Amino acid sequence: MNIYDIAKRAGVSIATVSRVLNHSPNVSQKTRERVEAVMKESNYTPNVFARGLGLNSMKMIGVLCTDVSDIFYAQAVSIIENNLRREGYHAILCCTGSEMKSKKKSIELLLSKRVDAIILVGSAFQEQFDHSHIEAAAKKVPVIIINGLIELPNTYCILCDEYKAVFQTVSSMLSGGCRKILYLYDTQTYSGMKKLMGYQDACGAFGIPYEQQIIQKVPKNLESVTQIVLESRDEEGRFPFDGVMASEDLLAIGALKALKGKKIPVVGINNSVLAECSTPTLSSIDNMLLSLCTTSVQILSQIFEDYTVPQKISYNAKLIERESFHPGEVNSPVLTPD
Amino acid sequence: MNIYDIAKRAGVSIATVSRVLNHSPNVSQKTRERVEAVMKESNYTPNVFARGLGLNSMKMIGVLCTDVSDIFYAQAVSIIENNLRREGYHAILCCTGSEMKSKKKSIELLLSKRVDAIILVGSAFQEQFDHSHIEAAAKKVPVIIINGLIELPNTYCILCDEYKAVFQTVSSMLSGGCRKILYLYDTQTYSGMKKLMGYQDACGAFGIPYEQQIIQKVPKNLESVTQIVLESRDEEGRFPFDGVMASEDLLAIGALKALKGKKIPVVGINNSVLAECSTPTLSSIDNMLLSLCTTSVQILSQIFEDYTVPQKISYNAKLIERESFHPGEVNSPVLTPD
DNA sequence: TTGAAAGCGGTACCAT
DNA sequence: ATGGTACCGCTTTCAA
Repeated sequence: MNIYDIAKRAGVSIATVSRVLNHSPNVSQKTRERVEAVMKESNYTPNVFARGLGLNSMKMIGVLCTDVSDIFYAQAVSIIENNLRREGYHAILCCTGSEMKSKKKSIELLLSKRVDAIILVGSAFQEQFDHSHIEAAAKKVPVIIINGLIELPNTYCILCDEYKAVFQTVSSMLSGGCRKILYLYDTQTYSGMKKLMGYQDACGAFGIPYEQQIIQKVPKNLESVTQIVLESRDEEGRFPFDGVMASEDLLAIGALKALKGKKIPVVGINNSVLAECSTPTLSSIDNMLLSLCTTSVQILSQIFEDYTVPQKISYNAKLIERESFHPGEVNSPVLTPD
Repeated sequence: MNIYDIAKRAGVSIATVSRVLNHSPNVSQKTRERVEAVMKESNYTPNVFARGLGLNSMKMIGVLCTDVSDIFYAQAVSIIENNLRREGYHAILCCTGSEMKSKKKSIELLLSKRVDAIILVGSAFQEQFDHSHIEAAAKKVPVIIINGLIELPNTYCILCDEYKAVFQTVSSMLSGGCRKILYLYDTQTYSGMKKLMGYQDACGAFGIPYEQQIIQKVPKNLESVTQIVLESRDEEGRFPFDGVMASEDLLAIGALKALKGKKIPVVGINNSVLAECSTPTLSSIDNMLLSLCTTSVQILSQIFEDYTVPQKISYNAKLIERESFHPGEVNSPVLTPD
């Protein structure tokens, strides 16, 4: 069943059918109704491939993330997909993993599928040196980067100022009496480095010498984190820190588990469900994923409509207070053994 | 840059270029190399729309779930996407929400995009009565249903026997001494009903009368669950149950929070990260998502290769023991006030 | 308002 | 092994 069949049955030309299909105003009411009736009774669906061939678009957007099973990315993808569909686009999802080769290949495959744009979710797509693949992609379609900063033509970055958020949070921990704050992180992405800098600069601002900045890289795995934190205790079972800032909720919860209810402030980042699930509940920095993702899609539609859009948009994060840390509360500077 | 340009530059016909593109053996080594060289230097990418038009396929699979921000579905989608891509397919993701209308529309849209197959993730796609949309879809492309059972031609169901798992788990709670087990659930999907039946039948098998089966529907929201469970206490602060089975980890954690360390066995379902994050850690029924999803994609490729495949495949679930419940341990039949 | 016809860029069958 | 050519089904321009 194609446009020719419909034309024949309705007694018009294919051009007219096409006009009806595309809601062209240049069709008489009568003709339109007749054609539409035929289409309905024939159960006709236009062939998107043929249409795509003519228009060079199938209204599909490539959405990449390293791993949707990560609840943070899942949340992002969810929001993006919903917004895209509202705008009449479909999302092709690609979970690339963190290997450069795989990321490159996914982008190439997506481009070969002639997607209308590419959205990169997460700063994991910000490589240390080589952005040639992104540059190449941006030559063909607009590239949106969520939480990464790559300044290239036809590339648009939507970010959250996590540096500032961490800086402020660590600062308020320090002004609450903390002196040795453990910083836990897992990956060295762009976003990861920004957060770490926030921690370091806050420590610096409060005159905490570098030797007292306890920076610990850990695997993204609850038990490992707990283990590592437990092992950091001295012979008398004392933890060498009096506060914990973690680059992501899971790590913070690992620390909470090691602390077993001990009153040491702990803060995570992402404000995920995990934060609510832990006991005590975890205070966490909300990095405004909803805003970031919603904006991304907005920017995209504006690009498609040929508006001029900013190449970089930044949001502020905000701390969501839960049981594990209340800014303003003064913490005991004295550590008790376990 | 199209196949004609390449043909011209390489001094061959488009037929030959097409053959090179499709790795046809009927091309001389020399010609092949020449054409490939031209393609490379021209930076040529075949147009998938044209190809799709001819082959009526763009190697894309529609993957539907009600909500990827749900970590369970996110996990599923992640596994499916990875396996699909390995097979040379791309996944178009559609988060439909739970409204029938939206589900139907999503399926229609996907079909209009001429996907090669549809994968429905989760029994939320199993409606009470009307499966006409799925039937219609199955007339065009194979439909795979994960964790739902809809017996229709060209429809393939991959499920996990959650009934049995719940039956066994509740049974072992009962034989451990529990007498009044609270059952928490949120949605009445197919899978949801199966789980509930597992609970009821186990109670029945142990001679627990219906009046002592405490079945509570709750919103899928941590605080609400905790609140509701807390409110179930009598004037003396005693909980009216001595065990908790929940249809999903989040609900179980809500209960754990209400119990505040009280020694009452609690079990969830899904075996998600949440189960590890809670304190105490949550024993949970693993519903073999990895197997289900991997199998789905396998089945799909077999269908594409014209193999005969089973229409229904069922896996056993298994209980993952953590702190909140150890089968075999005898629980105190005496309840203490809070 | 309508129709005819030329693309769009491939695939695949039939000759040679 | 290679070329010619008829599709695939739609959009769009040009004429009428």
